[in-house]
Amino acid sequence: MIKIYNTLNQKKEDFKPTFPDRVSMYVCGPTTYDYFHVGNGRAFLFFDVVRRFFQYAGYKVLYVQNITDIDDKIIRKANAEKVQIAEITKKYIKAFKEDIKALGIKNATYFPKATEYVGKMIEFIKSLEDNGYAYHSEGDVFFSVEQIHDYGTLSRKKLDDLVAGARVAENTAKKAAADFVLWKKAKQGEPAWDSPWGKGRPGWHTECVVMANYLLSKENKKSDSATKVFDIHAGGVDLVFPHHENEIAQAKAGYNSHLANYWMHNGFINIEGEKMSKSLDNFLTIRNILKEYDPEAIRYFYLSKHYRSPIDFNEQIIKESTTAVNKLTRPLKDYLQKEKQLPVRAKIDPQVKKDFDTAMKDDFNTAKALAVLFELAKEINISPQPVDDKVATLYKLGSVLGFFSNVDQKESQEDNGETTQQLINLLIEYRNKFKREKNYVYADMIREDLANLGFILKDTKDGTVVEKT
RNA sequence: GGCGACAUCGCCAAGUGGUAAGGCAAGGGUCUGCAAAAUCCUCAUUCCCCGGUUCGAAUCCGGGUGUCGCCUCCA
Repeated sequence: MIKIYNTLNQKKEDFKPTFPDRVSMYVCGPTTYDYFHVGNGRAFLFFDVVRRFFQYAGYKVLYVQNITDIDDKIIRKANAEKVQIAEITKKYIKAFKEDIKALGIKNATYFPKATEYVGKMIEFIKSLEDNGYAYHSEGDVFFSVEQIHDYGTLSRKKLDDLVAGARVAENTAKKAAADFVLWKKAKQGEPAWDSPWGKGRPGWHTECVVMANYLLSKENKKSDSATKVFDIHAGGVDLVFPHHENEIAQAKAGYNSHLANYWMHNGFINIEGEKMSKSLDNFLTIRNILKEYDPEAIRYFYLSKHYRSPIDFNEQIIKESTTAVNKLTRPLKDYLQKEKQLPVRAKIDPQVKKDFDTAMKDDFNTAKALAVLFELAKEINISPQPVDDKVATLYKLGSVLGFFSNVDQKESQEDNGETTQQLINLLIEYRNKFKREKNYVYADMIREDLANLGFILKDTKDGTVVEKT
């Protein structure tokens, strides 16, 4: 039984999907006004690992990740650059997809864009208004939080405290401080859609509710089943309040559903001990980090700590992660070097699988799961042979965590091309001849020149091997 | 002010009642012409402090100290 920490009840619960063989997940995606940063990356990557684990555990997974392509920040950026917002969003949606791919994150089943659902959002907001959950004021439409008697369950907030502690600037159009905007009146020069309340655009909290509901009913038709809730709704902790709280309020009002049965939230990432923020100018984008570090090192960094804990990102830790992940990959590369292909038909070691599964089933304890893999790697190193089963197990379980995407049959030597490989072998032969003659000047010259071309020669007990950088 | 989280080796980090996983770094070997890489071995009688419960506590309870997050757009 998989256990998941559910923010809704603040405890670990047994995971029971609505349908026995399927899991539906909705993960909050990017607002496309910039390259996404390490913090976003953690959420995107971690929940992808959750999805992979479900698939490995035998579930069919519906994975939805929204793309917010209309929003204040996007408008601001478009104005600053004097371009259409579509130009901004198009650019960063493309970048988003490139970057998740580079990180080894699989595509979602659906990537709904907010702008494609404005009509449905208007219908939804209208229905909220008709049923007394929302009110219209000077072109804006607000959700009346008081109408939801248990508002604040997710974030453990009491309405009274919210109002009392409100640091928000007084908005005179609102009836109550905690009310939130469903529809924003358009200002001069802003992109706008026609609506019953005049020109404007939807508020941020509405898109997920409407898109989740629509895509779920679409899936229901496909599979001839019916449910109003996703199994899992996920995102960063900062989304708990107000974003997810407000989504739940709307879903309760509009669909009589709490949107998802399990709410999962990942912890924050700090940079060198400080919160990432524009003012500190310490926003690190994944795109920039990838210029310098291996994507699997970043993956290791994310997965080396439990997802709900905060992590500190710094140069030292990412370098250590590079070494660590290399240690995990080494046995596979060595095996490939000798056998040319991974033992795909070998058996999975049942005890190791059990340990790995136990760790992952306990609220996705990836740090512990990694420890299981390290121990396995050591066993492979110590074992005189044969190690086929252990190598196959390492590969299989590591892949569940998203590792080893570059380690497969194609990665072995012949990938260089037959002729290239023959030429390199020839040079190795010459170098060995020079070595035997103790002509180290020439021997080292060959090694250095090949290294400059990206082929690292390593003298091992079994002879000289080549590795591409 | 309200709500919440966390404190385990030099660093990162598992462990929620049964006697301290794992990674990095470090030290010592192996291999090598030298490198590089790799690999093996060693590395916390102790878990922020003080009390308590218990046969038994890093784990539970009370108090203290410290760090951090949310309450505002934010993964």
